[in-house]
Amino acid sequence: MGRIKYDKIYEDLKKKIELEVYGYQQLLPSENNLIKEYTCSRNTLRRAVAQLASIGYVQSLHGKGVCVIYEQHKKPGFMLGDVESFKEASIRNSRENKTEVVHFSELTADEVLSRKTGIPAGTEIYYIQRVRFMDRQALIIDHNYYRKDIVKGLTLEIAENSIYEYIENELNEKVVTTKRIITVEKATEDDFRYLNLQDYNCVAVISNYTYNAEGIMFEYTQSRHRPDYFIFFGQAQRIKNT
Amino acid sequence: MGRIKYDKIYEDLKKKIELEVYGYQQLLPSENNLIKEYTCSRNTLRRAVAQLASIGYVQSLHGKGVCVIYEQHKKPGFMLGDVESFKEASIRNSRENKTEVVHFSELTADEVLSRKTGIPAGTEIYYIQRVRFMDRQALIIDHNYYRKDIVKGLTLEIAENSIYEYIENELNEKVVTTKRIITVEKATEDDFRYLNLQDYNCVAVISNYTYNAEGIMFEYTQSRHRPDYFIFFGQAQRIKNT
DNA sequence: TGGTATTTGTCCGTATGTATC
DNA sequence: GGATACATACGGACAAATACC
Repeated sequence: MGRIKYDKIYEDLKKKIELEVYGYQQLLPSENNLIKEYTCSRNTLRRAVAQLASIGYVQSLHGKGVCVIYEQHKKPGFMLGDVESFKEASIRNSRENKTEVVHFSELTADEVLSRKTGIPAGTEIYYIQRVRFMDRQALIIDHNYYRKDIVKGLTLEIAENSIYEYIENELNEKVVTTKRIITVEKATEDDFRYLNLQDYNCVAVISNYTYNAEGIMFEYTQSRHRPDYFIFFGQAQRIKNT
Repeated sequence: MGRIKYDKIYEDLKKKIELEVYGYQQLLPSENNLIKEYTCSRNTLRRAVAQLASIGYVQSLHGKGVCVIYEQHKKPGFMLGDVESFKEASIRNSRENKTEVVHFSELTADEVLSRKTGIPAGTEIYYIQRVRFMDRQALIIDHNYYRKDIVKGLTLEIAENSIYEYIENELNEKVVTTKRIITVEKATEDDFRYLNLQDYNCVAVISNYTYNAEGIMFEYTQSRHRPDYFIFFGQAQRIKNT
């Protein structure tokens, strides 16, 4: 991590903010001072700061300085705002995690599936259903659809571990962009069977469309979450001045 | 809109992608060609392209080009991924909209409220409850908490229209950053009373923390959405290389 | 009220590295 | 190897907002 200069600066500032070296609602040192500290150019520093702003850690105030708006006690428990696998998120939160594959098949996309997933009809795909456990609680059901021509040689063993790891390390495919849609849906029979929904009759649904470094969509995943454990973090800057 | 050079270029490219001048999975013209076309520097162009990538329109492929991954038919019906008011979103989707204020009071934040909203205890605040209609359907209940020392002189009439417009145009406060948390919660009595929930027993909840140009949080809003009309769009790039 | 220094915002030009074809 | 294309990094110039005297 952080082989690149602006990324090192970003990581360093981020850590210092989290450790409250730079506290909430205080200003960072001025650009000129930070440039001296990191011996870098203005652009490089500004890029690092822009990244901090994009994750909601700081906010630039023209003519004044850069203000810290990160609050320690509001730290996300289970954050999904990044492109991050279930395994990665579990590890980051140091929770015990397990994945159980409940369905594994190969099929050809028809018109109906194509409209739902965006994968062209006629494409050969893997269809996998997985239940995700954290601390022995069934929290998520994943429905994964992978293009067979890109994600070659998927097996049940791989699906039980981390498909992301397989894609990135074995196949050397780079996951670059994920588009995401969040909705709330009525719980299905499968949802009731696998998740302990208590008296909830809905689930939180995240639909993911994942693109590789060639710019083609090779995965569609629908993650159905137990509502009481679901939380999603977003962050936005206002740009328009209409 | 678009008084600034990189913003004009961004808007122009965005429009061309939406009009499919540059179609899905095609490459944009190379940086050098676009630089000539817009007579701008490399940095300026790259900044515009970076913005397009951040909204999921394009994806850069090192050594190859910039690939369009925007798909016309998947355009969001009711998108809330930006910092955007209900009124703005309604207009953008050209729907009839109405806001009904069902509660308006002034109070002082106590410990309980402070923990929930992040507003310091002891602060004077406006508390407003509003029901949002679109096409005559009650879709959202908003619980707004505004700091009285910053959002001065709020009235019921303003709340019925758009508080954002008032803040930005009348008070000249700039809304800069919004942090957002999405959860699913059991429906309350109020939810059942105001929204037509049918047999859903949950609502989608968006909690907003809004910061002004001074870097201080002046608004907390909890928006409780009817599940069948709720949709949220996100977008993420993978950065880490661990 | 006004002038000056500080700080961030925009924009440009150039050099070098790295991936693809 | 060579051409093309994107990525990183540096340095400088001017504008705009703010703070201070």
